[in-house]
Amino acid sequence: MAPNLSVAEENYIKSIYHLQQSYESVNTNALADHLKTRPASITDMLKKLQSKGLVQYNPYKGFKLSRDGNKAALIIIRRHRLWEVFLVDQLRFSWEEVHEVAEELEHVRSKKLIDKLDAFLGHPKFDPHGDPIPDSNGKISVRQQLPLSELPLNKQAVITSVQNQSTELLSFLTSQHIMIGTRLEVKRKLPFDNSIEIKFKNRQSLNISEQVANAIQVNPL
Amino acid sequence: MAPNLSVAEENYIKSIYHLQQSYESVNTNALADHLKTRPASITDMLKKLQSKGLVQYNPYKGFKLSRDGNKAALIIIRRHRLWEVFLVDQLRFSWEEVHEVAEELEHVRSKKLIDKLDAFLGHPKFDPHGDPIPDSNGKISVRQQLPLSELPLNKQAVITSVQNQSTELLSFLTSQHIMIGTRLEVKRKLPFDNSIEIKFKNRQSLNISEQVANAIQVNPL
DNA sequence: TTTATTTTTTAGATTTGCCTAAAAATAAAT
DNA sequence: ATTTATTTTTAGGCAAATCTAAAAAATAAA
Repeated sequence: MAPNLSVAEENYIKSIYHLQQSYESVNTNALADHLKTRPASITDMLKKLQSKGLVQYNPYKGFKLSRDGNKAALIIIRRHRLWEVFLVDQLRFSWEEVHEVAEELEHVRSKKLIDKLDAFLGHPKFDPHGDPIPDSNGKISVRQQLPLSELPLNKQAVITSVQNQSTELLSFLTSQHIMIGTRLEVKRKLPFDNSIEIKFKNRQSLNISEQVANAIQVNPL
Repeated sequence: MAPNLSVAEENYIKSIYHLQQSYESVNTNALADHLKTRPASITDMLKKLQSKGLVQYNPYKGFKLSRDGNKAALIIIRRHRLWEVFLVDQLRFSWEEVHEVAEELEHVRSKKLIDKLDAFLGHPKFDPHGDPIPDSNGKISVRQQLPLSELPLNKQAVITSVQNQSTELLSFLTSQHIMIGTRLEVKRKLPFDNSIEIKFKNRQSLNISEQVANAIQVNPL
């Protein structure tokens, strides 16, 4: 029943899943962009995924994951995020280094391995970037969170995740001692560039661009 | 300088390495057999490995790993055996289950990952089957060992490794409480089938076939 | 509502790794 | 030393996943 997917197929499924978080239905160019490949390749692969029942594909219209496709995506994401926890918590990688290694580890297909890893790590609910880890049934804990850019002034909050996975952003944040669990509040919003001024306990305040404020997700206290 | 090898190339290199342990120079059919593929495929791939400078290949004569090929093989074997230690010591896999999972994990290419894993595991020198783990420079500890079939009568010895990787053999041994570190001596050799009778401390003795006795390596005390 | 632009798909090639069947080289047997 | 058998290589093809260039469809603009 669980079809054995190639690495390429897994990557397509995973990308479609991620794009669906923001767009509901995904189009060819966006996926080509995300996978750093060409639109023609997308069309080819989508026909295959369609025939395997993993996506609903309307030529020229767009596509979304089927129920099975969604299930498959959650398995891959579970693997990825559990490996990230392992790399950071056990092997002492820093959080900005783990993504590309986890990209490879996520394709090792052994349910037993992942379930044992999960137990070994103490069934973590969130990965080092604060993203939720699907359990072995594909259930994901949701957590009330909003982008830092939308946090009301002077409201205490905790950073719960960072959306953008680029090494540049993550090491900038690390250099500023900004990480998952950091407490902060917004002191000012500057309308001309939408940048914001944030303040940590016992630390001087810091100005952050709109883009960065959008990538940081917080949980108001 | 360190060429990026495909999974297929890595598997060829690794198989040639293993076959070279017993035969010095390897021939096409033996490798085809070992890799469960066809001789024609071997010829194809060997031309490629030759052109990458990883093997010395004499058409119709046989082939062996070059210095670079040997280096590459040791890296792959290091990965494989470290993952086996992780699976058994940390994730509590039994030693007969780990081989096929490690076959996949060994192809994750990140030097940093492996060196950190090595440190995390406490720089183990041997894997759960007793095989030596190359260090990050490719050095392997050697250990005086001989097949159980060649151990003299009534000489105490410790099991140091088990050569045959088949699940059947490994679970048979496990069921008889025979594992790395087990002490034993040979009580009788039966000439008509070359089976041997072995004796453990405080346990009744056991008869073992020639094939099994060949797969078990021991270190005489 | 035509025309222009953008998006998507088709057509045809390429690379990697494998295959079968046939030919060539080597080794073994008479 | 021939013939026979075995081993290895070549020749030609196939499937997966990619690509470029061109055609077709959908969308936006004039």
